[in-house]
Amino acid sequence: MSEDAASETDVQTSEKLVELAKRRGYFFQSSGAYGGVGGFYTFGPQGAALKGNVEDAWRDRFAVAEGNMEIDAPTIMPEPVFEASGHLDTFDDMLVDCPECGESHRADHVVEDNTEYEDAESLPIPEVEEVIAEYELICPSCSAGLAGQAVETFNLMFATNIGPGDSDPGYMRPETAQGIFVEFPRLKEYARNQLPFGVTQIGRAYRNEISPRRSIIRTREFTQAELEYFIDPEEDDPDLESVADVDVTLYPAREQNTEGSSEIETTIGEAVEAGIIGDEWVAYFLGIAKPWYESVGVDMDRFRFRQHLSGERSHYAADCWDAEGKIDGNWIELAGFANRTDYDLSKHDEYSDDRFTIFRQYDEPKTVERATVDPDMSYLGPEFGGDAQTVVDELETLAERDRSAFDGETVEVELEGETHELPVEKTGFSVDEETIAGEHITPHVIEPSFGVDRLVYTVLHHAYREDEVAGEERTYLDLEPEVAPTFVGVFPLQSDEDLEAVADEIVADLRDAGLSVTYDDSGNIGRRYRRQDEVGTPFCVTVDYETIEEEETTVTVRERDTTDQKRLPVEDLDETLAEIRDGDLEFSDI
RNA sequence: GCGCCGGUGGUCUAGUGGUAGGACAUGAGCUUCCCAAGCUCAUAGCCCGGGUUCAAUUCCCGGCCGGCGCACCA
Repeated sequence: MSEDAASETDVQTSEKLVELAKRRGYFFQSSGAYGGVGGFYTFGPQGAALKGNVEDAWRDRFAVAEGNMEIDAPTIMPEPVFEASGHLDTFDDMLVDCPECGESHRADHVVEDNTEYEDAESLPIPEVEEVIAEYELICPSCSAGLAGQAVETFNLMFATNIGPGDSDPGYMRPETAQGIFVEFPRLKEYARNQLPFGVTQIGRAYRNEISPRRSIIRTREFTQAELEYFIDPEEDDPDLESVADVDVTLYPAREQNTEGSSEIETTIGEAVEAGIIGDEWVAYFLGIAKPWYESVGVDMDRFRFRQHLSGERSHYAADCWDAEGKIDGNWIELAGFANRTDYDLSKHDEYSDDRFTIFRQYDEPKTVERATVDPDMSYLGPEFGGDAQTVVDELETLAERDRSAFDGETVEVELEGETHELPVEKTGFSVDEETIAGEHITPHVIEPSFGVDRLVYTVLHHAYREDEVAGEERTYLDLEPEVAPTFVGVFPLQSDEDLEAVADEIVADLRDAGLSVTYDDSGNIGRRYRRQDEVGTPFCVTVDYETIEEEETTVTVRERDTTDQKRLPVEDLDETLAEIRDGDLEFSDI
């Protein structure tokens, strides 16, 4: 797929952002004192606050506002869970290195592409090595022979042992989703066995990436916010009307495969109508995700939904769309919206001891006639000896298949090629009416899965601004008040006990009002404004001599983006600021 | 995992076979000071290991970490 070339300014933005993130405490590489580890990042004070606010915003929208329930499952689960989920097999790559050019190739792909083997992935390693030698397979890059090269497996899951010894292997979950699926039998009870219902989880997931890249965007430990929405595929429909008018930028598979085609601007309603989004449930969640992304500060000019190409779909997904954000001219995945159908629940149903189904009651109980047998064993036993049970099985099958066989005085039963006749009265044959209230079905799962770290990065990147104030260059983060780590900075204009005393009081008042406040009395006032600009604090309050000299106690409130200032009474400062934060009041309207 | 490039205070960076200089930031103080002001002082650095050498931050090898490309991203 062709991508826009990364523009120079964007690259610079990215570099500056990473530098700012380190310097100001948004995020930085972990364990730096020990040389650092690849793919692990620590969110500093600002970053942790921002991330927490983003998670809260997600929780409000996808758990609370949708009436879904949130859980918090362990990050380590035993091996059988991942046998069932398929991660043990499909997360396992076979790699073979070329002795000449050093290229690393998927051994299973090399085998499948050049032999009649179709599912090389399922072959044991020694056998794959044998096949490579036997067919004298060559390196796809430089054509050097690969025979004799070791095939190594690499599973992207972090392995560990549960308890002492290594008899009980476990893995760090590679997606939070499994923690939800595994607990389905209990979760459905909490949902009172009623579909549809949704379960969310915000938590860490782990993938031992071969090559972590691009700072926080591809790490080995990351945070996901996932919703597993369980539906009855035949009965449940989403409230599409509520999102029909949401404008979206879509990049369907067809456009991706067509030279010269690009994204299309449409609405959720029209896209469903036109069959562009095939799954209405996926469409619904795209419809609520878009405005949510906008609300936390993703630039909608650098945002789109892209449909997965058939080849890149997961082993479970029927149709899949990604939310993507543009960074440095490249699109990165922010979320995946997949209809996982009944894949996960069926697998866990099959592999575990529990039932991963829901009882669907019919509108009207169905009455069916059922032919059954209840053979007289005191007759069959002596008559057939050790074959008696086989005869019973045959009778049961026959009753279901062809009840007319029991119409006469006797019934014929096939036993090891021989036909036996026995009296119908000894079979206990009867046709009864049975009432069936419903059936057990395996729900389908719609999964919106959000990457939190990548979103935080995107929000920061899209918020990065440079401008000029009074002839001086300025860097600031145009963060939404809802997610900004700090909402207001409070300063005494200069070092002065009287000013500091008033400022201290204001800090206490604002914190009482539930606002996130920082206090700073160090250095020139302009420098303090710039410090707050750089971490994206929307407002600053300054206590000056007018505050303590005039009759009415007032302070200046300064807005980050415009640097405009207004003089406001201290008395209702907390209420005014809270209104602004909650979006009920505009600074410019005060 | 492979290839190329790189790693110097908190951040950015100069430089060197004889252990380092700047800028910004940070802290203390002075200047009645609303947009990175000035002055004084202070804190703080050559990624790790091995080799060559009298001497290595510098040269060589290996590792770790980062950026980019390939592969990978269920």
